[in-house]
Amino acid sequence: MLDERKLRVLYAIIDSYISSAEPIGSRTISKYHDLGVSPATIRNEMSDLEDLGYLSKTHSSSGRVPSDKAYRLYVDRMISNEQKIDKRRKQEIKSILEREHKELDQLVQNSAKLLSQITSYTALALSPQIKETKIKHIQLIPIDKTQILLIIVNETGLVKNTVFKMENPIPDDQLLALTNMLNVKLKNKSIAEIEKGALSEVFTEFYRYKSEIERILPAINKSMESIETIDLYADGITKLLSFPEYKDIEKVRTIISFIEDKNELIQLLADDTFPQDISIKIGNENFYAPIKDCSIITATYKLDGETIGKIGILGPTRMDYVSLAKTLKIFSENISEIINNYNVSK
Amino acid sequence: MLDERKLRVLYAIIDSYISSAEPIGSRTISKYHDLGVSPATIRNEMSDLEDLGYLSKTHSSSGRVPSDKAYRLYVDRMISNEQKIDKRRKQEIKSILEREHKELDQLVQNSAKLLSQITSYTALALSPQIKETKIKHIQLIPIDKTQILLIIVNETGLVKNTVFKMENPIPDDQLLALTNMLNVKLKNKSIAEIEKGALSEVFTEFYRYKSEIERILPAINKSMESIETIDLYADGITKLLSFPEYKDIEKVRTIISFIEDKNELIQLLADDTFPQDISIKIGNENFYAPIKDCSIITATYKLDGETIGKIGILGPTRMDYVSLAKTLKIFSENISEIINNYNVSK
DNA sequence: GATTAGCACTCGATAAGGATGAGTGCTAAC
DNA sequence: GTTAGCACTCATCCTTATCGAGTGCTAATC
Repeated sequence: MLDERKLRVLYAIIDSYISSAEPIGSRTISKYHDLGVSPATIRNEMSDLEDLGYLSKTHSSSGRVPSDKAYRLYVDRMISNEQKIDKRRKQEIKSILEREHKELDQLVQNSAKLLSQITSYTALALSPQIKETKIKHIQLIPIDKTQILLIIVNETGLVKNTVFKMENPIPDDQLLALTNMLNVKLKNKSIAEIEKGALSEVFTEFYRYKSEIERILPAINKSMESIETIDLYADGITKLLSFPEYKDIEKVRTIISFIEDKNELIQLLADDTFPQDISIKIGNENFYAPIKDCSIITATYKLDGETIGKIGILGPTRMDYVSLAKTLKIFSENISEIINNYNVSK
Repeated sequence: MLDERKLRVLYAIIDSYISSAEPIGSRTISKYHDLGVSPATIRNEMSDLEDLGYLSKTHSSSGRVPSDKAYRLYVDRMISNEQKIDKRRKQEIKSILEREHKELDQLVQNSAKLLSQITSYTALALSPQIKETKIKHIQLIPIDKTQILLIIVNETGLVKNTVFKMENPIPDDQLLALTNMLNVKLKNKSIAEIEKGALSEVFTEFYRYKSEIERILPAINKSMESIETIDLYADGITKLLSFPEYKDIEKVRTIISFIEDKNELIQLLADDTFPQDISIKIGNENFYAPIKDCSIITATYKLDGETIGKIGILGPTRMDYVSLAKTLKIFSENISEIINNYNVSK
């Protein structure tokens, strides 16, 4: 169905289109890609490729533009070829990221910023999901008579805190005892485990504090919930305004609104649980209408081999998937390494 | 120089232009604003107003457009008139803000979001500057051998934390003693006070911990610094894309880039230390080139009468200053009240 | 002396026509 | 199967014409 020459023509068109953003004609291909055949032959091939759904025209006598299907084919071929990462480049980026690294959230945000600067695309990042990471330290601190501060430090060095109110005050010494107990029993457990019942199970052992526990438990549970919230960072949104495909202000407004609204995009990124490290969603493969002519490349970052977040790039379907995927891979590896390295110090 | 009728004509033009975004002609004014004179007379007045710098034309036979100077005049008059705030509306907004309020940072972010939704303008907010607020609780928590978590809770209920590393470990009991000492000595002091020397002064009293203190002091100081960082929240950036004055994609790109870069805008908002609660910067009054045809209205929010942050609106100079200033006032008062109310529970 | 009706004039916006050229599909020759 | 040649298509650009909202000026009016 797709013989060697058709493939070469298709790839040539994709290459040219990625850099020019203009529909590609048969003469352009024969001129700049040495296929050894005349434009007329290429025209025939292009016509076939159009029938197969890999190309389309913007009007009856225009050049051809690659379809989502074409990018999909291209990407699948390219990605399967083992990609070599430029180690020096990786190290450069790593040292920049390490320089400003204070805590995990910051690291992820800075990564998105740098990624956008380097690629000139809009960068996205999901905040780390610490639900599955282990708790390193937990503490209850009385702020005033009715308010208690819950602090959870996890193995990544991430610190999360929530304040909750108690109807009736709990004496300081009891709070201290509770803190100690929590530390003993919950250290090295994950929030996910705790939610599955570890918390109440643990607490049943402590009859002495029964009444306090019963009052504090729902508050802690609620705090845990708020800790789980996934956030989205988007950096370099203005980069979208530079692409010729988004010169229509209405179109770009829809896309940026979609990013600003966050929730659906978080869904999209979080749900997409591909086994691969790099996931590429092209045009229509994206569920939500506003980004049906965008592509999103995402990579995961991991802690102890467990995916805890994502970093990605959003732009028009006409993008240099290969080079962007490489860059993204560098970022994802670097983030993971920095987290895990930090983690070693425990 | 500006007699009553000229003023009425000018105001009429500003009113019409704010709602239509089109240059205003003399006939439009005579039709919709009953000035009791013919279009010809209005034309004469308009010509005078143009000579005085309050109006300009987009081309030689176009209608008139108000200048920055005109808006300035208009705003000064309007703002000086005592503005009544719709108490029911204020209460409505307040209850929405209170519903989701957990901590100060969140409150400010949510306010910006709601403000943008209500006004259909881009909302800006400076994160609370807690430098001047009083510390309610301070605590050092050992995370592992080399890392210590510093937690500061201030009177607004805001919790800030930073992790810092120590070359050599400090035993847990000494850390506890230090924490107690810090609490005794620093409670109800502000970070600003501490930076002015309170910290070292306090520590000289404790000879026993001299060596620990000398090691930990710079780390704490550094943490304090990082706590001071002012952040900017921008919400509803896409609203800018809906204004006819920003239909040129290059222009709007410049503006959004400026917002995204944050730093200069933070400068602009933070530096502007007007005594009034509401500050209005019109067009050229803004120092930075990218926003020289934008206006920014800001209001402060306060804790115990001290300004600790700002919330504002950014849009084209053609904006309904009066109504927006009113809305903004509602928000600033609500935020202040919620903070201070929260604070009462201490 | 201020106001206004009348009118010539300006200029952006819109539409229509024509030329240009990049590109195609098809046919017939190689 | 490949390709040269050619008619055809259609977006883009340029020119020209028309339209109308709006102005400034002048002369008549109050």
